[in-house]
Amino acid sequence: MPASTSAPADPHRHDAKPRRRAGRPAAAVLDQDGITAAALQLIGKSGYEGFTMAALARTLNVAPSALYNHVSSKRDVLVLVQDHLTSFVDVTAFDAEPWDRAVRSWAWSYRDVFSKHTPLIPVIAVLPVTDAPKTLAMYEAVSAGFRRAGFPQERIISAIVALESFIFGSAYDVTAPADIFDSGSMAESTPNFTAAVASLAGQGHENQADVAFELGLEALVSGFGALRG
Amino acid sequence: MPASTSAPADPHRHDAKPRRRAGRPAAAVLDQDGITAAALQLIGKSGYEGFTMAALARTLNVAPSALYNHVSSKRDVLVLVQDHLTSFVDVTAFDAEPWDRAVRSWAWSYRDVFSKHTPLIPVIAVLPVTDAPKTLAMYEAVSAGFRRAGFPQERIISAIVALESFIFGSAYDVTAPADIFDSGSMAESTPNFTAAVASLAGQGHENQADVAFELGLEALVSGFGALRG
DNA sequence: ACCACTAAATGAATGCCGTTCATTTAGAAT
DNA sequence: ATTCTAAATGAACGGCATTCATTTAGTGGT
Repeated sequence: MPASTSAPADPHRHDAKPRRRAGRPAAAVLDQDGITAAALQLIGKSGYEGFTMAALARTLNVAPSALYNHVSSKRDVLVLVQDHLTSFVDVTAFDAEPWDRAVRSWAWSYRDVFSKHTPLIPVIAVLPVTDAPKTLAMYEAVSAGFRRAGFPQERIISAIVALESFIFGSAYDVTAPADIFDSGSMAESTPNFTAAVASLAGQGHENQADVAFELGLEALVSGFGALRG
Repeated sequence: MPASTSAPADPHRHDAKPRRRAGRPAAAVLDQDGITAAALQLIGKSGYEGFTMAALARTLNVAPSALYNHVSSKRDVLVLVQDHLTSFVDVTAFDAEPWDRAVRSWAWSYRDVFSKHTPLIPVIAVLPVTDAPKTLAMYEAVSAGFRRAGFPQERIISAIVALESFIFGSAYDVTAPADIFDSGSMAESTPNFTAAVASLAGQGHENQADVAFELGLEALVSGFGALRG
């Protein structure tokens, strides 16, 4: 059976390294952690266009088919990368700061991590948490922060999902070209839009995506803050 | 030169059909509108996995290479489909209802259209409006609605972008499996998250994605409503 | 020391994909 | 009739993820 993405089922294990089973050869060149690290490095160097199973195998000095002893598909590799990246999302503020500041800190950090990895968003958005333990750990930290802030239990998940949706959508914005709203030759037929774009540009903000993110985030924080008991 | 996605540059043209130029044969089997319609139908029948240039050509009784006389890439076809779909987004409420109701109506409609077409989201999110005239028309209608509602010019685009980001992210949620938050064997180590999930499930809502969307949308509407002068 | 077992690596092959290109076809203009 | 040209063809290309029969090399049992 090929390796699966999900974490080991046994929750009582204490070792970081899995205990060697009988009959198992020791000199494995490859494992999921190594594949994940190599994949992340390759993506950093070549982007997602250059990220192929063949290229990944090459960086590991291995035949492409060898990867399939540890991973069941390319999508599986993306899941591993996604989960690893999620551990870079900063949730520490939920232990140290008031709820609204913690949410802001978490949301900015979350958006910044995945704005460099937007091809993963379609993967994350529909991925069962069981397949991504570090992602699950993030949810736990955030849920705990919401509960301590006095949120009603039944609203916590919905609020997190709504924030996450906003974060994912905003991650795409970061990658959009600066002139995405230039209406060009059609400006005459879209006076309201064109004027609004010009007016925003006149403000001279470096990063329009950041302005929109801040605006939306403040609305969500203040709207959700009112739910606390 | 292959056909480009952008609309004809001449703004003085009045005919719907382009005027026939000298030396141009008349019996074209294919054009961008026909390709768009066939693509939409094929996607509806086979999904985005089954949507290939070869399959598209087959439904049009044409060789795959013939498509490239009218379209420069598969991505180009996706752009045409995206723009066509955007004309199904309902913006009429901006002419008939108060701002907050209009935003709700537009946002739900926008999310519903693209929740069935999430593979287009990465395309839309970074697409210059010049390449998508119907999308530009939507922005014009929405911008006009915001202006009439008393929004300060410099905030209109940022507010729309924030709403759109939330809408795109939420479109993914609709497609997520129902048990995406089932923590399974890891429930013990994530008590806060697991309790929150159970509490939401206990509410017995049919569609968790709708609940989260409603919650986030209300927060954005009330947050942005406060900006009006 | 030998054997039996097995996880892991190999390399060739498969099928699908988007795209290119030289060539052909058939209306339109002169 | 001749010329021009957009559009269609069909064969090809390179790249891709993935499969599979086979080989390799540690390990535990005897």
